[in-house]
Amino acid sequence: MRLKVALPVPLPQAFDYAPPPGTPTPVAADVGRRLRVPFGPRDLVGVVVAVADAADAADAVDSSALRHAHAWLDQTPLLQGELLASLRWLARYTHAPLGEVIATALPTLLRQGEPLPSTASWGWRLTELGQQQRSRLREGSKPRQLADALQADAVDEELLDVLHPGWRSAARSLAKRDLAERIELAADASVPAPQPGPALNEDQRRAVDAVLASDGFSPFLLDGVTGSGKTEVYLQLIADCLQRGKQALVLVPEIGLTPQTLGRFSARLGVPVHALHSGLNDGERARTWAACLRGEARVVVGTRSAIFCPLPEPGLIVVDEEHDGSYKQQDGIRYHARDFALVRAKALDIPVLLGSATPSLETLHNADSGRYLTLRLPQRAGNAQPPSVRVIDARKRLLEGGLLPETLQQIRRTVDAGGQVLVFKNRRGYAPVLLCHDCGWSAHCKRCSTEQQLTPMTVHAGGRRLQCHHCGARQPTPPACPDCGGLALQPQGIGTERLEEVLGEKFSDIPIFRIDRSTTQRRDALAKQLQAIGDQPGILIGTQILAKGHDLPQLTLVVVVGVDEGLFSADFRAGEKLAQLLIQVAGRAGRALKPGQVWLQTHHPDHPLLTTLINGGYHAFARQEKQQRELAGFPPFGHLALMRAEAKHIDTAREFLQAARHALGQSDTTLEIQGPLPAPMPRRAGFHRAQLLLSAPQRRDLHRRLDEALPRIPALLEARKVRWSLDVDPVDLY
DNA sequence: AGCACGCCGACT
DNA sequence: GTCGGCGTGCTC
Repeated sequence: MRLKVALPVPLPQAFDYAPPPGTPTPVAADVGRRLRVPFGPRDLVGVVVAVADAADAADAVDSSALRHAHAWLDQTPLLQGELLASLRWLARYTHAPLGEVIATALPTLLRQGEPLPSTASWGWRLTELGQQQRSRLREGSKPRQLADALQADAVDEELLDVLHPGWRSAARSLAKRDLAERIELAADASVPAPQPGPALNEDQRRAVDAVLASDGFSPFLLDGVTGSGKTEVYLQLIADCLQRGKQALVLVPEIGLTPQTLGRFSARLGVPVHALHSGLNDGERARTWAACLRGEARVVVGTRSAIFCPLPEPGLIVVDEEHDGSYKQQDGIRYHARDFALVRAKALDIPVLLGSATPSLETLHNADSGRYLTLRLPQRAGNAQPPSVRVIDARKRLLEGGLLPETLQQIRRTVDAGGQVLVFKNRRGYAPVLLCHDCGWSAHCKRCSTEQQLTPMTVHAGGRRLQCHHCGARQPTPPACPDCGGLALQPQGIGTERLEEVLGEKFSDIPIFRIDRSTTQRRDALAKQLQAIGDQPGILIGTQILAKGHDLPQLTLVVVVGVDEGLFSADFRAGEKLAQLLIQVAGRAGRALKPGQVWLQTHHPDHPLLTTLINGGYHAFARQEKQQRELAGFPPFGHLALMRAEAKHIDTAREFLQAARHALGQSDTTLEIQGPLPAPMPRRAGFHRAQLLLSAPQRRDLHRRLDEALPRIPALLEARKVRWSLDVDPVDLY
């Protein structure tokens, strides 16, 4: 018997090994265990995906070429049952090697061969000596405070972090005198009793009951307007899961996972809530993954990659804000966590709940066709009213910092009445363009521009620096125009930084907070900023990052400026994304008792997207958009795959794609092949880019043709000179 | 991918 | 004479 091992290399096949010397003959129960194996001149960590007889496989290498694995890394399988089966599905669907899919699914430390970490937590307790001498420590000192906290019982380190910030030096001082010691605590420490939640309204009750009544795999769309209390529905269902002894997994968008959210979940459910997000270090991630595998983590709340955690006692998967773009991974294995959640829920035979106020057209299509059951929350929770929306025509009007006089007046009225204002502008930086008024030159990124298409650099730092938002390049603003030597360089347009400057002058008596990627890079920075704002009157200036999640009860006015660029994008999904963004931003206004207003300032007040959205709401827009997609054969009615190629020279990329196109065969009614086309960003970070767009009315035709052609592509002479990738169901066609 | 091998140019 | 450039081929 030999081991079939998936390795983290871009090769489609599993590799055969003899078991490590001195270990027993492989058996089926070894599937899912990790091994360290020799691979050419190096050593790799792989996962056993099958155990086979040499005679089983025709393509197997003969026994003389078989090498021995070095060593087993696990006593029991790390990947087994449903998770391994679902990862196999994902490998087939993304047309990626199973070994690379597994490497993406495992936390870094486990991928590198570290042992599955202990999930016991560490705590501190007083020694006997410490109990005796506690009262002799100086009253009020840090060591005394810590000793007092430990008097009754050992306390978890994570809890100490929360209750006694800076406790570690006190602990060290106590430990040196043998007054306290560090001990391992049982994984399941005591937890506070669950808090009852607010009473559900009728719609929420109906939604909860529908999911509770479901049996086995049942997909639901929870279609609830912003502020309708979707989270309460999740919490009730998770509480039910816990009662039945099952695990619940909740996926949230990248910026939706705040300490407040976790605290609220934890307090309400009465169990520790395990978080999985980009702010964790490798050790924390591996620990949480291990806690899932051992069934100790009962509730897991995480971003995209949390969909890979093992669920030995599965009860429910929730995907909150299912339309959010951050669920799609944009490099490496390009998976969609929401779609994979459906696959896992089906394999696990459990309900899956997709929640959104602005469902993606894909999800609406599945709901309309009866594949998902729709649960509606049409009312805001409590007595909150939907915000009123006003469109302000900015054509031929004089703007101050991009704002109309009446908009400025309305901001003034709102803060004078004690309210908060959100000014939403989807442009970071000071100004989007730097223009020479003498000759027309504009600053552009050298590594992202071609002769045909210049990519402008954004003005930052109050005008002192230029930055490329595509490749990250930075440089100081030139003192004079590089083309004509003129001194008339002027920032054009408005970004959040400049808005902050302008509003700061107009409202010098009011606190102003700018919230975008540049001000929230550090962990918890967003939460801290929101805390600093509190309930005082003030102005928030922000980008997308403010569009979702956070409850700001005092926010009564949302001003939206500069959506006009988004109205005319070439991307077929641009309209959907803009509509979702506008609804989500508008939903920030008036979430508590005070009624909210949305002022939408635009140069295109008659644009059909805006009029439909304002008169009919998101669903009217979605109905129209769906009809257009159907006519064009775009998703969710057609199925796309995008083959991208980049190279130092554009001809290299095009020649490769031409060869790939040839390998894919003729374009016909079952599969249309377009390209090689220039990518919407034809050059990025010094590489020229082109792409091949495949579209098929039937998903199976798309996959069949890819299955036939892809094995031949690495062998193409042209493939060696390019970096290429395949994206099934691309979200962005960039 | 990542590593070794191999064949040509510019150095002490 | 040798160091090192990256094209080519292979990995159970």
